[in-house]
Amino acid sequence: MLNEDSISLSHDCGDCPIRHRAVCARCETDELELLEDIKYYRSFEAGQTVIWSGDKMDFVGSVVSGIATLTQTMEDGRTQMVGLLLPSDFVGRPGRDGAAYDVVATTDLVMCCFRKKPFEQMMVRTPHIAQRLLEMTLDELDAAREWMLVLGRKTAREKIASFLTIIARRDATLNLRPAKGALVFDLPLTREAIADYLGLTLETVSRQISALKRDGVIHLEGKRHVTVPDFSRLMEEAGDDSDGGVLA
Amino acid sequence: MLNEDSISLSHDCGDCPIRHRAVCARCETDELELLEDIKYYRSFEAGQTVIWSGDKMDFVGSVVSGIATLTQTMEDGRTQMVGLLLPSDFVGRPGRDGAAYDVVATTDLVMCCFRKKPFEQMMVRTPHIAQRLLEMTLDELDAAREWMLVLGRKTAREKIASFLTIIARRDATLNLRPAKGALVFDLPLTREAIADYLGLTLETVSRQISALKRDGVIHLEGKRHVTVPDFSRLMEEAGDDSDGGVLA
DNA sequence: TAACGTAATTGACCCAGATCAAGCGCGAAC
DNA sequence: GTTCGCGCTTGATCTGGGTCAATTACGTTA
Repeated sequence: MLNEDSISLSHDCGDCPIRHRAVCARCETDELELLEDIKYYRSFEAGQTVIWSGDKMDFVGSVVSGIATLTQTMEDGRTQMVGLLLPSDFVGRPGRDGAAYDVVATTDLVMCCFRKKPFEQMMVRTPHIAQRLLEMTLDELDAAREWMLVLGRKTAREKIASFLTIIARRDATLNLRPAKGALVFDLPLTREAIADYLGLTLETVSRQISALKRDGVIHLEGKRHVTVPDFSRLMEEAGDDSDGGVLA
Repeated sequence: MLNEDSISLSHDCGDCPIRHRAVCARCETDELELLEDIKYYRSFEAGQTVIWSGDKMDFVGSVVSGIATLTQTMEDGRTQMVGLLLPSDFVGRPGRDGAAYDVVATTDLVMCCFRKKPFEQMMVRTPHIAQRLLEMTLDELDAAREWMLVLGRKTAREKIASFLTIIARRDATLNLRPAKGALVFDLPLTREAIADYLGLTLETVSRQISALKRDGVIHLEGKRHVTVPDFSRLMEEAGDDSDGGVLA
């Protein structure tokens, strides 16, 4: 995901650790200035809600640092996480007025935002941005549908393994680590949040993580720090097509 | 969904029962002619596969009549339906080469297709098409995430009720039926396909449908023909926010 | 250093939904 | 008509994961 021209929608800016190539690579100087003009940063503390489902959402943006989640909730409190936002991920629905899900910061969070109206105006003037957004949205759709398979058909153990695979991949690409040798990363979520992601209870999450540890699929240091000695083994546990242990 | 300018991407054409307004409303005559030029129809028989996941997909298009499903399959045969294509629904991934899922016709099916290359070229020249596609894709993403809640957190009975509300809604909008009084429609899928949609077994689907019938939430005539005497009751069973029994 | 609070683990038990298995209904082919 | 076959229903039993509850591990504050 973190490659030459796929990251986000503003240009490359000094104070922002994310390189925004999609626009930068092709657009005119005045567009850059417009972007600069409508851009601003927002910080959130861990646990803070960025926006509630249904609220008016007058910005789009991307995560600079920290982690946020997209969740849906039923009246009786059952919740399902429908997305996980890591640094470089885009949030927002150009052409839509309201937020469709609760967005919550699970760690301290910094976002790079653009006011929606001018952003949309710029979209009209700069067609390749709409195309870039379309591609990003198609990717999200693929990810969501991939997750439907996880939620609908996988066992608890497979769900946990699938989750770990995804986090490992994201971590590797995000930190530009070589995709070989043992993978090491930190779990970005509590057991409860993982449960909400996977449609499980936190007890089951805990038990299955313990089981994977017992069976040598992963090592744990503390509660969060994970080592995966053999990634293809983990993919096997996840029930994924084992065509390649390739991290990409 | 079936409203003034949301259906598909060609213009309104006499031989095609679907009205394609998105382009029609705004674009130039020669665009219409180009569309006419690259447009063609494909027919499939019930059970036929339109395209396999991973295959090269050199067209985009929309369903004219019949029903198709998008499914994902694991090596051991477990399958999860990730989308249901009814008349007027769009299929295709502009800017993507391969199909991401198996697309299967579950009834006799007619699709109105456009060759992908020229379609993409037209997208570049006609920016509002990319924006229209972006909006459609955002809708699909919303639907997929809504479905994640169903798959991850709802009980079997709630899943069946959720499925019925979706079909009822689609049927009502598609056939422009007034959204009041008793709703009547046909189930477009076998019990097994419903099970694949809901992440259940066909036996559980059958049992829960029987239970809803027994409890007077629905009436059944034969295996497929459903009557819903009280739609808000059904929505309640689905665990949906009951803000409005409004069909829209 | 103790005392507290939050996250995580682990155990015992239970139940919703899966699995296995036996019919049933009904249209199509002969 | 009879037979076949497929889609569906219903029953009996099993089990993965939920529920309830007790305990542990670790920061954090005092």
